[in-house]
Amino acid sequence: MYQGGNRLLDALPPAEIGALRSQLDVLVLKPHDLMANPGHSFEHVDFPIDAVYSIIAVLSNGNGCEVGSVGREGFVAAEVALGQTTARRTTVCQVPGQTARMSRDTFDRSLRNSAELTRLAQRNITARLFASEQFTACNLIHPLAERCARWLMMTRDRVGRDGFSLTQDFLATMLGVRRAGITLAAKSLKDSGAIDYHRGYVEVRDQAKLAAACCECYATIRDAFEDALGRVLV
Amino acid sequence: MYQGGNRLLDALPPAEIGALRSQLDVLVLKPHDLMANPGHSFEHVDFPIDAVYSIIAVLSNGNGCEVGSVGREGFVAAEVALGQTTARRTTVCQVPGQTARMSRDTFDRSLRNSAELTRLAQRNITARLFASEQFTACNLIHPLAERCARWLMMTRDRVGRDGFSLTQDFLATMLGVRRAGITLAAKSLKDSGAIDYHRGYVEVRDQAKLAAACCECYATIRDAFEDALGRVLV
DNA sequence: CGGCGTGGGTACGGTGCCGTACTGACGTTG
DNA sequence: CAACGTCAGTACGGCACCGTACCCACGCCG
Repeated sequence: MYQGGNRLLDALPPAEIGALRSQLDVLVLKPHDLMANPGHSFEHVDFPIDAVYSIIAVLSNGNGCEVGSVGREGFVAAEVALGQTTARRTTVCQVPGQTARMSRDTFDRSLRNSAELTRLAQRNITARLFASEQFTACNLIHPLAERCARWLMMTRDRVGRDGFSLTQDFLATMLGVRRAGITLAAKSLKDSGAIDYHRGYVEVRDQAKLAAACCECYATIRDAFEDALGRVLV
Repeated sequence: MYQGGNRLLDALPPAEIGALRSQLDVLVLKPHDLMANPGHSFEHVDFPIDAVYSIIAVLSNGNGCEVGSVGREGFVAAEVALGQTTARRTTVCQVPGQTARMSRDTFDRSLRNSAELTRLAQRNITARLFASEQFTACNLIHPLAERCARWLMMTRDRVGRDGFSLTQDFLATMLGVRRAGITLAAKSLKDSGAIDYHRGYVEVRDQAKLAAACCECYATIRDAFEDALGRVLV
């Protein structure tokens, strides 16, 4: 029984979220739990509360990198809202935590019954598209250190806490670079006092300093997702 | 008056395309004609016939790169179908040619009247999202020469011809690299007989050879767009 | 307490692409 | 046909990041 915590759901009018509450199961995700796998149907839709999912593009040589992430500002398996029933990307739990889950059937029905849910879902998808486009440019143009800071800030926003579990090795995979590269970037952020970390746990110590170390893409993408959550009074 | 040529429109049932035909103006685009500009409303929606549009992410330092392209397999200003009325990206004509244009109002009305148009539009958007995600990984992992070949093949498919106008300088901007890098990659493709070019005009000479020089992303993305055009019989 | 697995620091040669910049070839225009 | 603008070829130093590899520190477990 869902009690709040996902910002997209919480942006719904009270009457509509009331109707959905009983249809949502809250469960706890462990790191690397698999949500979707290319070629398999989406079985359900997840609205993270303080968990974060990564959407990963895996290339044929096994290499891959993160192409999107979803936390409490959105929902996983968003393609369902556009009528796509089969997953194309690997989606795994990146930061453990709670998520609210709904079956795909229930979600389809809810979309038909709630214009506002449909609107929020569609706007979230435009933000996801925008973010993915931004990453395309960012990966080409911005140095690793800035992308690394951006990733940490984005994840902090999504979990809604300053500390979370994360190994350098995992972050290297997400950013599609060597772990050694992350070690350097992370060390310089640690030395500056922006963050601290120890054996698989990171903590944001100085948010302003970390934000200053990010490339512009952090703010650009954050604004797009915030915009997608805004209520429009037509 | 639209007479065919855009694959998305032509996938509509005859009755529905018949109703739209008179609402579509066919016009000719010149290179670098601007379709959309960040912060401005979308005024109309374009269904390219043999023109190709580039969607470009421009960063604050003025640098930028292509994050998507649209030809006869889809439509420009796709975000309109998700209720977004303001453009976030620069969209310019990349390869000159014909396009079928509809006002945004007409498009909104058509979406409400045609379930099949809605479905095709939504599926096109999922393909665009998928492609953008693929570029994110591709830019990180694949060498320039393969990305260059991929871009040429994708553009060939979109214009539907083997020859089209293109300068190395423009391609360098699109891929977010130096022109000198393109010169090398293009020369090696020319030497192998895959392509030929001369003063701003490229011609694909051996399609199989060019496809073999592409990274896997070419086929992956092509399949996603083909899939989006497929009729589903429910 | 000793062993092992995991996480993090460091080193080093290699390379793909950058920034810049000069040159020549072609085509169009007056 | 001379001049200029556009397009392509080439060069070179620089650097960010790669691939690989080895080492150490911590913490869990028997």
